[in-house]
Amino acid sequence: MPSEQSTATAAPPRPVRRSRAPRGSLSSDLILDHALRLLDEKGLDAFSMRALAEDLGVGTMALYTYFRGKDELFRAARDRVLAAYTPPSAEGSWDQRLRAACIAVHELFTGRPAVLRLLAESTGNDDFIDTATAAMDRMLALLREGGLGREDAARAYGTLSRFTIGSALREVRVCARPEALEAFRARIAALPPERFPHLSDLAPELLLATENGGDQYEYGLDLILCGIRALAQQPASAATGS
Amino acid sequence: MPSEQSTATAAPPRPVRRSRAPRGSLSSDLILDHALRLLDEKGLDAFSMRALAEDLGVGTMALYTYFRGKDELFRAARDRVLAAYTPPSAEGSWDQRLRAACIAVHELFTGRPAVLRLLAESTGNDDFIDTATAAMDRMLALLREGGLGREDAARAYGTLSRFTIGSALREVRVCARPEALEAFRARIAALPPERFPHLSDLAPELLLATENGGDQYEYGLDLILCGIRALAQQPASAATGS
DNA sequence: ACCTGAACACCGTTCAAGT
DNA sequence: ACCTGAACACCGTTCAAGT
Repeated sequence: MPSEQSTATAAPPRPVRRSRAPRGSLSSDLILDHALRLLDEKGLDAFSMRALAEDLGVGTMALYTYFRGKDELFRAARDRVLAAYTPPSAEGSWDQRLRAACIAVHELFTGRPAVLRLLAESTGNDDFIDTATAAMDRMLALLREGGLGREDAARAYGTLSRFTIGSALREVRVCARPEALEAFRARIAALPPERFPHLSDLAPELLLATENGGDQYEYGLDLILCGIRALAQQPASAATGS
Repeated sequence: MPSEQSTATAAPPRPVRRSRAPRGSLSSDLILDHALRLLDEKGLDAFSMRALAEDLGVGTMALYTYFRGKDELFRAARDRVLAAYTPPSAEGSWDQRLRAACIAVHELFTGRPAVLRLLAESTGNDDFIDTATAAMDRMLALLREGGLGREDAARAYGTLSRFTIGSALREVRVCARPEALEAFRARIAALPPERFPHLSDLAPELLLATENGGDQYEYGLDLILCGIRALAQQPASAATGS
C-alpha cells in the first residue's frame, strides 16, 4: 500500500491536518517565525490566531500554551524584530553617525510593515527590548557629543523618533503600495487648478516625492539635522521661529 | 397608573429600546455625531456598528441605509473632522504663517485621537475633502513664497506632514495618557545606568519632554523650519549632511 | 423609503477534556 | 506538559421581511 496515509478515502471540506500534532512540534520561536511571515505577507488586518494556527498545522488553542494571548504574541513578535536591529558602524562625525543610525532604524521599520503598525499603535506601556533601549541611548550619546545641552538632546531625540515613525508609516501605507500611488496620481490630476493652484502646479514634484519614499525620509532627516546642528553651535536652547 | 410605559412588568436583560424607531428619527448627520462622540469617549477599539446603533437607540441594520458599511462611515467621520479645520489668520512672515498652519493641523489631530488613528492607517486611496486639500495648497504656497524651488517645496511639505502625523500619534498614544506616562517613568527609572548611561542621565529631561507633548511638537517643528529657512536662502536644492 | 431580527461567517478566549 | 474541540461572547454584513 502507498505510504501516503490511507484512512480517509477523499478529503472533505475539513482542513488538511488529520491527526494530533506530535508532542514537540511547537515552540515559541516557531510560532513567532510563522506569525512574522504571515504578518509580512498578508498584513496585520488579515492576521488571526486561527489563521496562524492553521498555518502551523495545529489547533488554535495550542498557541495559548506558549503565549497568554494575542497581545503577548504581538509584543513578542515586535521584540523579535527590534532585537534584529544592528547599529551601523561608527564612522565619521557625530552628525553623520546620527544620520546613519536614524536611517537604519527607518529601514528596520519599513522592512516590517505590520510590526511598524503594532509599534505605532502601542501605548508605550510595555517594556522594550534591550536593543531598542541601547539604540536610544546611542542616539542620545551622539547628540550630547555634538554639544547639545541636556534638554536639547532629549527633545531633539523626540523629534527624530516622531519623524521616523511618521515617515515609515507613510511609506508603508502609501509609498510602497502601487494602488495607493495610482490613486494619488489620479486624485492630484483631477484637482481643479483654479482652486488649488500650487498643488496642481507642483503635481509632478509631489508625485515624485511620494514615489521615492526612502529619499523623502533622508531629505526630511537632513532638514531636522540642519536644525540640530544650529542648536549645537549655540550656547543656550533656542530654536524659536522669529 | 404611572406614565412610565406599562406593558412589561419588569425589564428582562434585553436592551431598553422597546418599539420600532419612528420613521424620521435617523440621519447621516445624527449618526456621525454619535459616532464621533463614541469614538472620542471610548476609543477606536471599543467602537462597533452594534454599539453605535445601541447608542442611537436603533437596530444595527438601520445604519446600513445611510452608509454602505463601517469603512464608509469612518471615511465620512474623518471628513467631518477635516472639514472643521479653519486655517489660522494670515499674519507675519511666510515662515511664521507656515508655523501657525502646522500647529493648527496638529491641534486638530490631537483633539480627535480616534480620527487621527483612522487617518494614520488610511492608505490614502480615497479622496480627501476640500478643506484638507486647501490646507495643503496653502502650505505649498507659503513654501513657494519663502523662495523654495518646486522640488524643495514638495519635499518640505512631505517632511512637515510626516512629522505632524508621527508627532500627533505619539501624543495621543502616550503623552495624553497618565498610565502610559507613569509606565514610561517607571521604565526609565528601572534602567541600569551602567548599561544605558545617557538615557539614565537624561531621564528627567526625557520625562519632561514626554509630559509636554505639544511643546515637543513646536520644538521639532522649529528644527524643521530652521532647515527649511536654510533652504530658502540657497539657490539650488541642497540639504545634504556633509 | 426606512427600519427590523435572524442568520452567516468570522473573531479571541475560556473551559473541560484527552494524551 | 502539551494539544484538542466545543462553547461563549463578540464582530461586520447579507438577506428576507415588516411598515
